[in-house]
Amino acid sequence: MTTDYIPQDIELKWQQKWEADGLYRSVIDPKKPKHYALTMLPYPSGDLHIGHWYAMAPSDVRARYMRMQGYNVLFPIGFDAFGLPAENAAIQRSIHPHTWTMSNIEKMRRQFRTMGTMFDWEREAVSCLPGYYRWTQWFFLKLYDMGLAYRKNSPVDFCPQCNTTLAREQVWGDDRHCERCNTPVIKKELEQWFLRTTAYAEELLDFSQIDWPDRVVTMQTNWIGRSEGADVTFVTETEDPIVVFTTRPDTLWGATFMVLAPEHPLVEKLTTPEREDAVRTYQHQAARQSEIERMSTEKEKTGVFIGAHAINPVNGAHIPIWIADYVMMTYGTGAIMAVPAHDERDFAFALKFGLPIIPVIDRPDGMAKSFVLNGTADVEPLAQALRAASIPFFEKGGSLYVTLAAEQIDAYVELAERHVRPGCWIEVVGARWAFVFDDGAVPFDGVAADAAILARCQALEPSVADKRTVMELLWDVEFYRDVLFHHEYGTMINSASFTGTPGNEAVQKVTAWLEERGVGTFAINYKLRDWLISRQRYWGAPIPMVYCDACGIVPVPYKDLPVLLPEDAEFLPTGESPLKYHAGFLHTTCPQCGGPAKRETDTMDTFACSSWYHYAYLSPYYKESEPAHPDSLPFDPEEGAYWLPVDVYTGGIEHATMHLIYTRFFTMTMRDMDLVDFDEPMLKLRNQGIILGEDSEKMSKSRGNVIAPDELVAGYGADTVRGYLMFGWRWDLGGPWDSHGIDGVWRWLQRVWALVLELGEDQGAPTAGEVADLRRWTHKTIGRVTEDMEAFTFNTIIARLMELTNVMAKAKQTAVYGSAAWEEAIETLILLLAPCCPHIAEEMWMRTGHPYSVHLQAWPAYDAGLAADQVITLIVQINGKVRARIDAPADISEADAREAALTDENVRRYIEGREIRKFVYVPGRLVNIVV
RNA sequence: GGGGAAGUGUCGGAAUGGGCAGACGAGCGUGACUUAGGAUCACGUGGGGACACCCGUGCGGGUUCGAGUCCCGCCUUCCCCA
Repeated sequence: MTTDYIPQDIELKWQQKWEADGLYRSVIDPKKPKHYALTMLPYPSGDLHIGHWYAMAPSDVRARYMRMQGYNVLFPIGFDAFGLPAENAAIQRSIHPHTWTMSNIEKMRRQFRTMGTMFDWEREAVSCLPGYYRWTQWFFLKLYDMGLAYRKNSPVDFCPQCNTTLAREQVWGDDRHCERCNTPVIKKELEQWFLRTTAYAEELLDFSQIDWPDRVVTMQTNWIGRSEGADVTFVTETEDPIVVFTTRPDTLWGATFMVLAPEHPLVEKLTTPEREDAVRTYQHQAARQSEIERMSTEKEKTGVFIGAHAINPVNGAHIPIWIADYVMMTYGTGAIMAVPAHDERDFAFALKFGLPIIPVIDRPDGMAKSFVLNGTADVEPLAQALRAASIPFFEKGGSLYVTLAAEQIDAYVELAERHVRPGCWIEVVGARWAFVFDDGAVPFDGVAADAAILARCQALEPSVADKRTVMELLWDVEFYRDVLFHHEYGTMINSASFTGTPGNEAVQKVTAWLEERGVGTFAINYKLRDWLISRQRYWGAPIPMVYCDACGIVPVPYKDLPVLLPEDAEFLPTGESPLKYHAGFLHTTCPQCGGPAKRETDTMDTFACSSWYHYAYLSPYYKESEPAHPDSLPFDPEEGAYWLPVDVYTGGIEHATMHLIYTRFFTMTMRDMDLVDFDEPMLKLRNQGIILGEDSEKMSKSRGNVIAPDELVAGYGADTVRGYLMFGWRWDLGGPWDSHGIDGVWRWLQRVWALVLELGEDQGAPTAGEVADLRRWTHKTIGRVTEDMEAFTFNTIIARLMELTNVMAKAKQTAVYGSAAWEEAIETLILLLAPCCPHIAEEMWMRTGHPYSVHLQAWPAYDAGLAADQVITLIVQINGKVRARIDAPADISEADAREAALTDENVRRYIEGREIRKFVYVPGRLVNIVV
């Protein structure tokens, strides 16, 4: 008589035994190959949610699998324990962030243990403890010594009501108001600390050493945003140089104005007195917006002229300087040359503000258009001439709409000259820019022509009197709109001696010429910015810097680390950092001169802590009681030499850019500090998706669609929850929770339990065929599950095991039950199940008389010979449609297959009286007869 | 607007070095057992039908003996960036 499967009776028991036995302690063993499996460390919010399980349970399965494959596996866990929520709890509920965080961690440790993961808890690292963050500070000092940490002015979101800086998530709504008091947020310049990530931009673009998802590689590549071009120096009429970065130096002759970011430092100096009010107002308004809003192409363009002019270095043209919010101080140099004919945003801006738009790059498609307004030409004869010349056009309301291919343009201009009526004109636009008047064609080729043509048109036609530029006049003709602007590369036009330079050489030639003349240089620009790590908060690692009136900025000596967070901080309801008002913390002595000095009160971004946590796990709180020095090691070198780098890293795709760039940056700097001898922190990366609520919405307390793992574990046991999280979705995609779906896994484990442990009936000796069938299934399953483990396709692992269970349930009714093949199948099933559902596997392993522990066993060996089919179903297709299925030996020859197919009754019906044109034979699969 | 991913039964999803579409599970249906446990077991379950047949993997083309899978063009959804 067998007991029922009651997970509550076995799970805790085994968890305690495994822990007592130190089954998952990871100890260096030079005889075994190592495998460092890492899952992204959680933030200690205080409650383990199903997303943590979804991230960690399959990762644990994979780590356990690698262990059974003979690897010495390290699978550690810790907590990313600094951050804003703890500080908010302190303000709102008067709990110290440390107390709040540590009690959350304690609760989550208990929850984690119910998952049955193989975490090595002795390597746990908590980033908010001094033994941890002193090394975070140590890294900061090293980076400072290397010139990779520096201070500069940078804007922060600031609430004027609360008089405090705000984190990004504290700014709410489209109107960007303070989450606490609803006051509109403003930008404020503040001296802040940066890490020079851009110094590694080029190396960060190299992914050749790592196996990461294409998605992440693409996102990082776009994030870094490398572009080649030129830095070009414009000089103002007051002789101030303004450097602009452009990817299109070939369009320089079309630069008809210049735009500075509203916060550009030169704006104040250059603005003329009569423009000052307008500029101030505009700057204030721009400061209130987010960058995303500012860069939106949908948004109506805004900007103001500052009254000054710059000189275009290629043609000496004096061009007006504007400020506009679509130019960002943080991209390039904070100033652009505007080429409205070939940049979409510049085009919209110029059109709105009546600035000249001069085409300087030919259209690569050679297309031109001409609209002959009713009355401006002798329409009938012109139409006839066009037909004679095979020029396509259509007529509507007495007007002609002509579309020209490149080679037709010259002929058309001649026709237009001949047919234009006195006092009228006809335009040609696109691949040719010309106005055909009654006395001949005038090319539209520059700012002077723009003014001249416009004046002449206005003299002839009063209705265009309000137009400020030729392009504005042309924009009124809907028919023209698709040819007025383009941003392709093409032959240069209207560009003095460069006119005629082909598009594929233009950028390079112009850049060389600029360099020769000393007005520009080849330049590479990155969208990637240096990492702003200053946070005006308490609950983070203090930046170990001191400000001395005499010595300036002085780093805290290594031996004095850590700079401890004071425990008796006072948390103000304004959210202001308590460090700024903590006299004991703030006032110190200068490490250099011993005089009075002030400490830096900014703390570090938590991404700094999480950039090196996988090194901290090797030897948590390393040498905590010894003073540090510049040549210290932040982790045990013996552990590092054995375990590093991380072999498999798993976590959410949301960290594709920030965290995963920062941690690569850290490792590259650590290599340059001679701390490690490799370039990349994590060799293989795999991402899991997100589990949504049953309503297909993101889980949230306010929606009431949260699935609590604790309740599921209490009801079904951890093994069922783990199994369902593997089985329910493609791991990389995730999807909505299904409260019925989990029952399928639950029932399956019940069936497995009964299959393995309940006695069957002895049916005597099995036939060789029965034995071979069962062994084939056993080995097929080993092969497939192994492949799926390697590929991180956890859903099919469970599906394959269910399939084997179904086969075995039938086999149990036959004479194969009790045979050696049966015992092999049972043993294999338990072993394959062990990484997925560790508790039930251990219990069944024990009850079937095996020695403790199933988790110390080797992964079952796959025998391809046993897995191979002896008999196959040969598919017979006629003209690609399945017409028969014939049982045949797996190694059937083409001749035999042909014979078998052609003698099949159903096949004969189809080929009778028809000629066989082709016979396709795919060995072991199918034949296709073409008739 | 740019980049990426994905569109397969009622649902989650299988099957891509082209070769039996729908594995495995959920749900539903029928039956058995009889019991309260979220039962269990057996069988069925893409659509249509003149039941030895036809149609079916977002839509429209193409390549091929053969396309869910490859190519071209579109549509929709999601994610990231703007």
